[in-house]
Parts: sequence; C-alpha cells; structure tokens
Amino acid sequence: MHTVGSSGSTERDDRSSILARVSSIDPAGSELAELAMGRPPRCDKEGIKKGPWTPEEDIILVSYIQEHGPGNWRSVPINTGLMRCSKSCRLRWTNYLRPGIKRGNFTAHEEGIIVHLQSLLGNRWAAIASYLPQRTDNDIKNYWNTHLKKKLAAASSTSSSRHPIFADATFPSAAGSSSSEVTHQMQAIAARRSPFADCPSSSYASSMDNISKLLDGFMKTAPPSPPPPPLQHYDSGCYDVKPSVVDVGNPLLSFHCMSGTDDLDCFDVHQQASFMDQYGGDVGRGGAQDQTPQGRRPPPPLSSIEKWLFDEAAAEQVADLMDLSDGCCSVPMMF
DNA sequence: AATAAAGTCAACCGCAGATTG
DNA sequence: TCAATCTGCGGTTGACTTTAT
Repeated sequence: MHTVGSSGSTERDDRSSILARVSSIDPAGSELAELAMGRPPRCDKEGIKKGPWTPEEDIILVSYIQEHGPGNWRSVPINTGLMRCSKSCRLRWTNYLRPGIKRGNFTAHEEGIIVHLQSLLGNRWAAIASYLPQRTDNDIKNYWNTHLKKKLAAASSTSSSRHPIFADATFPSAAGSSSSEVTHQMQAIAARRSPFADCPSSSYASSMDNISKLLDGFMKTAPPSPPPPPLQHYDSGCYDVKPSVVDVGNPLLSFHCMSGTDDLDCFDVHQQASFMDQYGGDVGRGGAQDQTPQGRRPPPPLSSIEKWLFDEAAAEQVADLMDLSDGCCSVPMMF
C-alpha cells in the first residue's frame, strides 16, 4: 500500500512538479471546481476514486486545508477537483495528514491509558483517542485489535479476577468511589472530552511520516498567528509545558520538548491555540458541534481520574501488566 | 529462493446523531 | 416539524509487509 513518504526518493524527485501542480490550483476552486460543479461527488457515484491516496492527492488536500482550514468536507472535493468523496477526504486528513499525529510504536504510557480506558469505556475509540491527542482513533483501534487484545488475552488466560490496577491506591476509585461510580465519571469525562480535546491536534509535532515530508515550508504563507495565550500548566507528567525547542520556520516541524519526559507524548498548548485560531477550531475530533459560539473553551481543570490517567506511575503499572504476557506470574484481569 | 501464513494498518462501509433549510 | 444532508464513529475489509517454513 502506498503511503506518504513510503516511496522514497522518487517521491521527492517529483515534489517540485507536484507542487507546481498544486500551486496551479485556484484555492477558490475555479477550473477544477467547475468540473465537479452541479454534480457533487458522492461516494457511491461513478468516478469517485477509492483506495490508497497518492502523494499528489495528499498535497492537494493539505494545500486546500492550509488555505481554508478543515471542515466543510463537502466542498473539499468540489473545490480541489479531487476525485474523492468528502468522507474520504476527511478521513485522510484526520487519520493521516493532520499535523501533530504521532506514528509508530506506542509507548508503555500510551498502552496503559488505552488499556485502562478501554476497560472503562469499551470500544469508544474516539473517546479514548481524546486522551491521546497525537493518536487517531483509527490508530488506537488498530493497535488494540492487533496488539493489546492479544497481550491482554494472553495475560488474562491465567486468571479471571480483577485487574490489579483498579484496586490500586493510585486510582481514584480507591478514594471512595465505587467501580460503577468511577465508570460513570469516566464516561462523563469522555462525554465532555478531554481537557485537550477542544484543541485541534496537540502540537505541531514533527510528523516526519506525513505531510511534513511532502511540503517544505507548509503554511509559510499562512497568516501570522495571534499572540499565544497564557501557558496552560498541567502538573502531571508530560503536560508540564516548558518549551525548549521551537522551530518557527515550519510549524509542522515545530514542537516543544519537555525535559525528562517522552517528548513525543507531549504537546504544545501554544501551537494548539495558534492552529485553532487559524483554522477555526474544527480540527480534532468532535467537529463543529463541540465548539462554543465564542470558540475554544479553556481546558477545564484535570479531575483526579484524568490526572491519574496521565500519571506515569499508574501507566507503569499497566506497562508491568502488559509485560506479564511475556510469561511470568498470573495476572488478575477484569476484561 | 520460493511459498505460505500471519501480522499490520489505511481505507471503506454503514449507521446514527447533528445540522440545515 | 420534517426531510435532506453532513459529519463522526465503530466495525470490517483487503492490500501490503513481514516472518516462518
């Protein structure tokens, strides 16, 4: 399957011609839009392309979003001339092209969060993904189905009792809440989404596997961002925002590293706010219905459960649990 | 080296809820 | 109020890659 960046030098060799093609597209959608005008593309109509996206299509899509921002997906194929349905465009953006997406191996911390949230929320991948701003729901779902489910199945085959993590003092349920109360609380949290879910896509983390490879200077022409809001300070783990690296030349390549933490797990509030302001806030999951008329809400304070979720110590417990599937002692599970 | 089996993951499908006119 | 449309979500598929034989 062809993915962005997977075709190596050939892809880069073609970049200039691709960019020339992209630059010839009127952002307002003149020529190409006219081709599709009056006959809006539908997924079930003939002439709609399916299958893997090409680098050219990716660049066209990213260029359009750069100009107009994400959202209004219906107009994307019309105005870009992409022979894709709006749904496919949205999916490609949210699951692959969106800046800040982290690809590759999941950390133990991420695994812990996924395992725990899945046990509480079930297969509500979008809700789970809202706690891992750099991961897409599709990624999490795939990772669960291909890795975690097997690991947990192997571990749980040795026992049928409760997951030790729920009995641990670090989990809020131990502080007076019943299991159902905690689940209810978690679901409420998921319903209003994470403190970061109102932000688009976490930081402009260096998504070296996606569009940043394709678009040198992407967004160089974008309007300047307004002054950043006051720093949001989260005192747990990687959300302690202490910028150390800022690449102002290419926002796609800009991210802050937090000393002493897994920088890829971290995200940058300033960059988020900038992107939100630029793109109107409809970047992440949830869409327009999650926005207030005035725009972005400030992240609410972390609840005890949310703090727990981002607590490295708690994640290590889950990481330890995951290691058990490699064959040591019996593992009480409640899955 | 060739083939089969297993694993991975991007993308599609269909449904449901939200939005719009 | 209601129908049409749009958008988001979760389940599933299948092409591609990796590993085993």
